Amino acid sequence: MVQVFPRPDSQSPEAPWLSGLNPAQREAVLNLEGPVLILAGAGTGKTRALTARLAQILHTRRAWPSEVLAVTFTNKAAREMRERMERLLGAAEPGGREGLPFLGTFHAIAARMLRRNAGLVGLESSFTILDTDDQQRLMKQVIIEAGLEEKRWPAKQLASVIDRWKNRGLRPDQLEPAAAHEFADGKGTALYARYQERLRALNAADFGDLLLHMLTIFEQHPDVLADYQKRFKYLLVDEYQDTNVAQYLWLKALAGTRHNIACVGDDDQSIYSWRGAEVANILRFEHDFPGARLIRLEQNYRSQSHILAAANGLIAHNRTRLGKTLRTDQGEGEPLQVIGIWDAPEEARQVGDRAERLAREGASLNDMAVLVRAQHQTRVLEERFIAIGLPYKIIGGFRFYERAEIRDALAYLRLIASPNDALAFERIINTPRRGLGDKAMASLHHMARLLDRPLPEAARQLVETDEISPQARRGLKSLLTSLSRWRSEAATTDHAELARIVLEESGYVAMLQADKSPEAAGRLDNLQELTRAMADYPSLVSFLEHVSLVMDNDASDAAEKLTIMTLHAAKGLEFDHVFLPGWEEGLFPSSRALDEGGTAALEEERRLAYVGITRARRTATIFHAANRQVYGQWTASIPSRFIDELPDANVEATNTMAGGASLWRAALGAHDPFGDALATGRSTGRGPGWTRAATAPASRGGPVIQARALPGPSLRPKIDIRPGARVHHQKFGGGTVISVEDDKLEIEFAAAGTRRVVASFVEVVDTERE
DNA sequence: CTCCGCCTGGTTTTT
DNA sequence: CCAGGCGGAG
Repeated sequence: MVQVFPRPDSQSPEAPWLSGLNPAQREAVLNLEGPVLILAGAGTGKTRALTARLAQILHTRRAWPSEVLAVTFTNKAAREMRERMERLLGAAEPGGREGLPFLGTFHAIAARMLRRNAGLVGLESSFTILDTDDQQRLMKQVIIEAGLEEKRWPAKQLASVIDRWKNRGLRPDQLEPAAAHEFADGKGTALYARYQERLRALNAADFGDLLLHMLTIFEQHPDVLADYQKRFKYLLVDEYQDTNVAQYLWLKALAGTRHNIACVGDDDQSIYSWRGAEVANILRFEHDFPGARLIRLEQNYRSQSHILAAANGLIAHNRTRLGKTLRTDQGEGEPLQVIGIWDAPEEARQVGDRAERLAREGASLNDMAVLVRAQHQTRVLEERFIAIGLPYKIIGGFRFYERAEIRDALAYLRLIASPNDALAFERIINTPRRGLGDKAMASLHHMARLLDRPLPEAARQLVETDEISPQARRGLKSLLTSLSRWRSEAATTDHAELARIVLEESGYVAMLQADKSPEAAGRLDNLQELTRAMADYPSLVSFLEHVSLVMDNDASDAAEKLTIMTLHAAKGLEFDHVFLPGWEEGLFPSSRALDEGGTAALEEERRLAYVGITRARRTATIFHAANRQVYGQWTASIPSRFIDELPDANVEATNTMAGGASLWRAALGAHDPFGDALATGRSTGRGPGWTRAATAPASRGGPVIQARALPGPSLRPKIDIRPGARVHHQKFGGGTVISVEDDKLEIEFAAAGTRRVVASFVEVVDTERE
């Protein structure tokens, strides 16, 4: 049955997916039988190797696409791999493709499997997948039900404890007795068990359950497992260093005895141990899959050699690593810049200046990124970029479907699709306000318990009684009639249109329109975006199925923008120019991480630094401020130890502080990272006049407006805004223009007061928004 | 029931 | 410093 393809024909050109692969990549692609662990350093073409491996499997007719299981960690990675596979398969099989492999995230694939086998763990196949918010609300109920004080034992904490257990593949009955003490003086296990009971009663599963239930099923129903093992002849796993124990066990079960499993990962880029990832899975691999072939991809195609050498030198300080050294042939490039500055506003100014300079020299803002350790660092940067009119986008923070208004809208839709979704019902029962407070809710819960029926059904009963106040009764009644009306309309109405109707008729839109806060307009926009996104799905049910698992907010925007994001979010991405602010002890490495995790945590922070540097193709610029505000307090800070750990030969340090330099040096003592570098490093050509001016904390006294002109229409769109115009700003909300000076506007914002902003950041509002 | 002011606590984030 | 949660007043 196994036919070797292409035929041994010396005349035929090499298969397209093999050409250009280096020997290590080739090895990763051609060794198809048996377990393979591919240690792929940053920028070494691992996705390429993985997709080529798939092409090789298919082309040698070892398996049909549907017999290959390809697993990734994030939706982004899944999307990327799907695109590349489509391209590759399209090229490889010009006559037509036999479908794509089973490709998706661990959770998406597990969810699909669980829907098919839900009955085996006491769920219906229509079970709802809870998001973290639903999860915590349910846990809060469980905590209160157990007679515990929610304040002393917060649901959030229980959520993280249970999550940790689930990540390790542990059901309540599998926990060690001592584990119970991880929460509420020994009640942990019981609360976990109770939470699972409640989930089952609600016909719901949380993210952890998707995998855990499958493990249970594999364990208790060998026939089900055998079916999957038979079906999936080859397994491909990406970002293997991020897998947790549950995911590992799931993979191991699926790999069966055939052991045709290929995992790609990089222990040096393992930065998610705090949410259950176990680098030990890499070590365990060789143990559990005897004879596993280990392949190292060390040829880097991304960064120039100064950058790579600096990263190599830094990561060499980690003791627990498998060890590999990346090589590059991309030329020497520029040494890393290490810039010492006075404070965070100055840091933001420098980043802005440098980005503008690069843009003037012809670089695209899309090829630049500012990578921060913590989300709060973005604020100062953002303020500065607004002030100088530098287009930017912030990635991360709240994801689209995590926003309150989106979850509210989804709750309405969920209730239409499944009338007894108790958590959805609870979420929107009084949003917008319908006069249903604690008292009405208490009666409702009481009724539900009495009838032993789901909350929405209890509500339908309760509304016929006088148990609740007339006001509450009226509110509840109108909600229930609306819901049943929408449900009957659902049969005949397009689901996106239905969503619009629901948001309108529920009063939700009116509620936001009445809201004067600066965010309200954005919320309305988000709802619009939601209804727009619904059109991409064939039905309401399929939309709801996808939304909890695969919806992210990759706001695709054609305009050129500088990216601001956390180091975590940057993994897997690359940019020509990378700015790395905030390399100071306490912030990076984070003192909080160090307090909790000791050496292991320090090494993870160092890996994070490694990830940061290796994102850069051409330049990496590190900043460290002498002073930083921590919770509103000005605190002196010293440069990060990671700066010391960078090899001197690949670093050029600059201290921009003139007046305060000697003081600064004295304060640093032995820690001074510039000592040598300042003497040997090239001068940046900036005079003391510049440094002095730059040292003033300008952003305090009001925005600094740079008089310098910027090039290119991409940065400076033409404007036609006059005083009196009504405008909307993404951050400050609605306002009226007071004065115009070039492209700088002074605007009186309804919510944010008077601010000076750049015209390209506002939209003229022609229709009244309120 | 809702709104407002006080107090507390505060990495990283995917599914 | 700033956001979100809680308790008291209307």
